[in-house]
Amino acid sequence: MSTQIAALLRSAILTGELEPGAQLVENTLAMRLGASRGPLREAMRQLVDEGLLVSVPYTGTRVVDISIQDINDIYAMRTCLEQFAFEQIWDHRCEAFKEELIRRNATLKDAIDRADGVGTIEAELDLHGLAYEHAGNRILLNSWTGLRGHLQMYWASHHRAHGTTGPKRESHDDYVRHALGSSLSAMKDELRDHMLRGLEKTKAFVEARNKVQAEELDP
Amino acid sequence: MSTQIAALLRSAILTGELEPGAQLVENTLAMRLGASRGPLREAMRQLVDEGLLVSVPYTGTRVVDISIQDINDIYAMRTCLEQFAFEQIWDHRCEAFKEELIRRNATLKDAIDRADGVGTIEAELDLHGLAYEHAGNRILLNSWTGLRGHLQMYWASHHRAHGTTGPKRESHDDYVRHALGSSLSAMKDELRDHMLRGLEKTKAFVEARNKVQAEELDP
DNA sequence: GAATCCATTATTGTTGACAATCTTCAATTT
DNA sequence: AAATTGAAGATTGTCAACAATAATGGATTC
Repeated sequence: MSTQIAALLRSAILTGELEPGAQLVENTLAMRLGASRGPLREAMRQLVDEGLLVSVPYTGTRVVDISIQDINDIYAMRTCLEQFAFEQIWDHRCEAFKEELIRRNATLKDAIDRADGVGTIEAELDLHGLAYEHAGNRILLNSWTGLRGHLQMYWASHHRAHGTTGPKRESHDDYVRHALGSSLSAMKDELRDHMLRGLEKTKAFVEARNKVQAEELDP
Repeated sequence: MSTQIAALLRSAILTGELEPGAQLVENTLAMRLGASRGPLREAMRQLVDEGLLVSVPYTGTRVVDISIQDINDIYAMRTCLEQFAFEQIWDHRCEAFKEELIRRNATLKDAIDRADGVGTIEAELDLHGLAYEHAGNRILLNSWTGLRGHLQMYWASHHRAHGTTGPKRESHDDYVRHALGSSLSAMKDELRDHMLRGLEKTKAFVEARNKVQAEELDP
């Protein structure tokens, strides 16, 4: 049961339904979800460990706020880990991997064409996730899951605020081309550049967002 | 309170007091610790998330068992992350960093000289931890904390089984020398070799351990 | 008028009892 | 003798009431 609640809350946070900074009150939530506080607490504790919620004792639990520092850290880690993932799989890229990579890029383009904001975010993360999945390293995959959660939250918040300004249709063509190519170092360069572009876009949004929030507090 | 319990249990697991595979019963533990089951459950849940315990529903919670697969994964990640950490700090290595690195190596040697098994393990992990701490990346530091926990558990188990066969006194002199040197790529090479040696030793122990356990079950 | 103190309220932390589930072991049947 | 079924025991999952704590707002004092 706590697993189900955790999944529900996680989804609500990641899709932006629960915005960063929103407070979660145990009693209210438990009533609304038709469960008791015990399982709910366990679910919330799990999300705290995942870094999606922050809890201050005897005071309250909130959806984490976005910080520029975290974004820098996350993108630096992403670059490192995804390069590592490709190192691990490079000589074991089978046909199934290549087909799946192309398939996921097609899914991404499809979501963009349908102007499906949430779907686009998931598709982009799924595309990047393939390398991690194929590396067959559980610890690595866990780390990616954590990073993925934060990215999904940031992007969903971005999407909510700015409407449908997602990635371009051809944004990942180079990524896929290099991932299927023969030069690992070229792929690593592409990854570095790709992440740098993503970092700049995400940072610009968050800076704007924080500015707006500051003005709301001090008009 | 759950935080204190978690710390207590974590320490017991990491020092080998609770051996891999040992079962933790909520009622018994809660009685013994003088707390109720609620906080204890929360603490155990946290350790499950840290990967130190495994829980199967309605059946029980045990200290994780050591697997060769995990060791391979962990050492591969360690190499990747510690190289990344040194990349991040390389151009910002201040005097304080250098002094602290030397100090921690001295602490390690001291623990070895005193034949302090648990202390040696902690000192070695602290030495490696310095790079992560100075990188100033929270996500990276969290990842290291997770890896560190597992390593500490494996090594403690090793120490318990084989007595005082820890690392050699000069085992980390090359590490420190390169970390203070001027060539990042030389440091990364040293890291790779260092980890490879550690991996082989840890793997050899675990293989022997699993073999013994198998014989106990099927004599 | 500003600052401080106290009571109120909202929220989380803790507890013990009860329910649901799995495992084990013995009795029974084939 | 082997397999199956059933019940008993052990263990975790869930719940609702109670305790501890921190934030809030108004009254009081300087």
